[in-house]
Parts: sequence; structure tokens; C-alpha cells
Amino acid sequence: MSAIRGARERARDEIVAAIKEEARRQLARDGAAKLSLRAVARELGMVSSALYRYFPSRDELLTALIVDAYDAVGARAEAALAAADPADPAARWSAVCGAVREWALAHPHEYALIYGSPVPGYQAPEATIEPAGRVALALVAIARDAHAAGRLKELQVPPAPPVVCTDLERLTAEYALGLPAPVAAALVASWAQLFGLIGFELFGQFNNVVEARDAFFAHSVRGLAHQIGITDPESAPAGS
Amino acid sequence: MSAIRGARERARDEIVAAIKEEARRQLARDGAAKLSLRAVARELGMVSSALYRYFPSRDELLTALIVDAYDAVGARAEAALAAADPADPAARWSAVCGAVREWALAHPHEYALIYGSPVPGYQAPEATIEPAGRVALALVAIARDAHAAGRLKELQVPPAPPVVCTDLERLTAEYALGLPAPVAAALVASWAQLFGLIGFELFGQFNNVVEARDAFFAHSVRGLAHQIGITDPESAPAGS
DNA sequence: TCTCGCGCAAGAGCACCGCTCTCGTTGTTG
DNA sequence: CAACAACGAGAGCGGTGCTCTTGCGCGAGA
Repeated sequence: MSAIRGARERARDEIVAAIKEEARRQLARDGAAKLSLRAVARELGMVSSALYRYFPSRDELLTALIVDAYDAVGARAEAALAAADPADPAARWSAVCGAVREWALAHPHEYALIYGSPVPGYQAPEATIEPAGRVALALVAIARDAHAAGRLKELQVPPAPPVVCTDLERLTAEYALGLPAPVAAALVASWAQLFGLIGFELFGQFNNVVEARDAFFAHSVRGLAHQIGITDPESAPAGS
Repeated sequence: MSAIRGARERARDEIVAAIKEEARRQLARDGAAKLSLRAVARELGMVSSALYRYFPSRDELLTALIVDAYDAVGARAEAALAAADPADPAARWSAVCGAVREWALAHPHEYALIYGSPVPGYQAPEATIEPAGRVALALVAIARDAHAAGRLKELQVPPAPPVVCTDLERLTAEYALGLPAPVAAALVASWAQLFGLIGFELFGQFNNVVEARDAFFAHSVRGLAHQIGITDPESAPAGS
């Protein structure tokens, strides 16, 4: 039951994939609130009760879609990180942030599913926490590499209070991030703030406020990078 | 039909208020997705169809709650602004940001309703845009006053690109904000980023990441203030 | 190879939802 | 006082998530 699996098991996997595909299509079209098990089953030519053989509840289906969405945006972020010039922290930062934003704009309902309001009884079901960290880890990698290369400027902001430092030291120790606590604090803040920018743009808060969305985002993301000590190559003095 | 209104009209206002009150209670308990017209009506001792005399649809009821929520958080922000030392921009900034966060922590579902994913077919129904701006205007007032008092430091970040500047100049002209475009750009970014911080804390993204929530938020908010040129009094030279 | 058992689809059904329509009733107003 | 409009109640439509039972057919073990 390990290497070669029975035809039944393979068929099951295919059906699960088909259900998720159709559910993702409905999610992209109508949003999470309108996702209906009956509609998914109808579209797949089965009866609604048959679907419960594969997902024990609507929430479980949504959880599966949440995991997939985290993985999708995480993969985009990692791809953007891999494609950027490793020697240019500012470019890497902009590339990852831009990739996340573009994925969000292309999949607004999936973005809302994972970074918007938690849908029903809102618990993070354990299986989501690992894929949820992929974007964060991409950002961490940028900061870690820049720090290791000595490309991180001294922070301009007032130092983090001790309780925050111990908090972040635990975090950097646990994940072996190799970052000083003040930088880690700035990084976590930037991470959250990045999704504030994206969320406001996506959810209409920037309507009648910001029109040049691309340029504004790029500019704000430069500000976030600056916040953790990553400066544009042209604006940073190379020597001192 | 103006000064002294009939008993019927007065009863109508009372019923509308009772409906909103019960709806807000259910919203706070179960979230927007679970808000049910039938349950509200049941709790109020009426039949569900009677409710449609007061709200033409469930979405209209939700819109009313959205407006109320915007007004509530806006009022909190304005109250915090009024209570803070007018001569201390950093204190005002922290006070307003902290007030917004505290309201969000106290009313998570209402916060999710207005700053989370837009619920169904997501349109901002015109009536929401004015109360939605109250928090932003409170933040603007801080920056404007600080700028007028010469308390805004030169921005440390690279200048905003021209297209962003023209965008923000239109905005400052339209609302008579009295802010230079680069400061306005930083302010809008900080505004969005503030809600990124609050949203991540509220929606569980900081679980197992940030434990000292109060201190971390206070520290990050200082960073946001720094971003628009507001510095802590103790870290800013008083004279020059 | 045959048969047994398990996985499965199907259908009926329950309780609930948003929303509509009709029908008496009742307060308001000309 | 009478006509009218607003109102509450009720039935009903189509939809939802979810459960339970039933019977069938495929795959694995004898």
C-alpha cells in the first residue's frame, strides 16, 4: 500500500483533485462565502452527499483551498526570490513583495481567503501554519543574506524595547534566522505592513485615494526595505 | 412631519435601532457570515418577513452595520486624538494608532467586517466612504499639525517618483490637507501599514511569532511615525 | 477464479437560510 | 369618517450544509 497503490486509491486522488479544482474555480468567481458544496457536486455531475466521502465538511474543503493558496503565493514569492540578483538585497525585496502583490491581484478571492477575515469559526488548523510561513521565510532569507553580506545599514528607528527583543530572540533562535533582534522586529513589522498595503489596495480602501497603484506600491515597498536597513544601491553610499 | 413626528415614525426608528442592536450582537458573537435575518427576527419576536419592512435585504443590514463600525472606530480615533497632548506629535500618533488597535481587539468581527475581506459582491455603497475616512483624517490631522509646527523631520527614504507625487498632490489639494506630496505618500503608506499590523495580530498571523503584542505594536507604530517624519521627543533634538 | 466485503453514489430527508407574495389589521391623514 | 399606507403574520419557493439508509459494483483475498 505504499509504492504501487490500487486503482481505487488513484481514482480517489483524482476525484479529490477535481473537487478542489472546481471549488477553486467557484471560489475565484464568487468568493469564499458563496462556495457551495452542492454547486461543486452539481458541476461535477455527482450528488451532494457523495462529496462528503472526500471532504467531511465545507470547512474542510475551504481549509484545503487555504493550504493550496498559501502554497501558491509562497511558491510565487520563492520563485521571485530565486530569479532576483542575489547580490542586490533591494531588488530581491522588491521582487518578492511585487510577486506577492501580483498574485494577490490575480487571485483576489484566494488572497481574501488567507489574508482577509478568517471565514467561519476561524481556527488555523495546524496544517496551514507551515505553508503560511513560506512568504515570511522568503523575506527572512533576504534579510539574512543581506546581513551576512554586511549590506544591512544600521537601523534609524529607536531601538526595540527589551520585551520585544527577547520575543524576537526566541523566534530567531527557534528558526535559526541569524538576525539581530532589532532587525527581526523591523522585519516582522514590514512583513505585516506589506500585507496592509496589498490588502488596502485589493479591498478598495485606496479607491479615490491612490490611483497610481503600481508606482505607489513600489515606492512604499522601498520604504519597507529601508525600514529593515536595505537601501537602494543608487541611493546608498557604497563605501561608508 | 418634521418637528413632532407621529408615533409610527418614532416606533420605526426604535425598531430599526433594535434590529441593528440585535444584529450587532449576533455579529460580535458569530461573525458576519453567520448573521441571519431569521435569527435576528426570531430574537426580536417577529417573523422574518417583517424585517424586510426595515431593511430591504441582508446586505443592506450589513451595510448599516459597516457604517456604524466605521463611525465607532472613527470616533475612538478622534477621541484619542483630542485627548492627546497637541504639542507632541509622536504621542498623538501613538494614541490614535493604539485606540484603533484597541477597538479592533474589542470588536474583532466588526473590524473584520470593515477592514477584512469585503463580504459578498463587495461594493462600497457610497454611504460608507465618508465614515471610512475618519481614521485616516485623524492621522492626517496629526501630520498636518506637526508639519505646520515645523515638527516634521526631513524624510529619510528615497523621494517618491513623480507619478506618485502628482497623485498625492491631487489628493492633498482635494481635501486641503496642507501636506507636501512626499509626506502624504508616506502617510498613506503608514495608514495602510497600520491596518496590516492590526489585521495580522487579529487574524492570527502573529500566533507563535509575536507574543509581546502590546510592546511590539507600540514599537512598530513608532516606526510608522518615524516614516512620516514624526520622532519621539526624547530621541529628537529639541532645538535644531 | 470466485466470492465476499468495503467503498461508493444515490436519494430522501432535516433544519435552516434569503427572499417574495398575499392577506388581514391598524395607525395616519385628508 | 373614510381612504390610504404602513405594518405583522403566514405560507411558500428555491437554495444551503449535512445525515442516514440503501443498494450496487469493483478490488482484494481465499
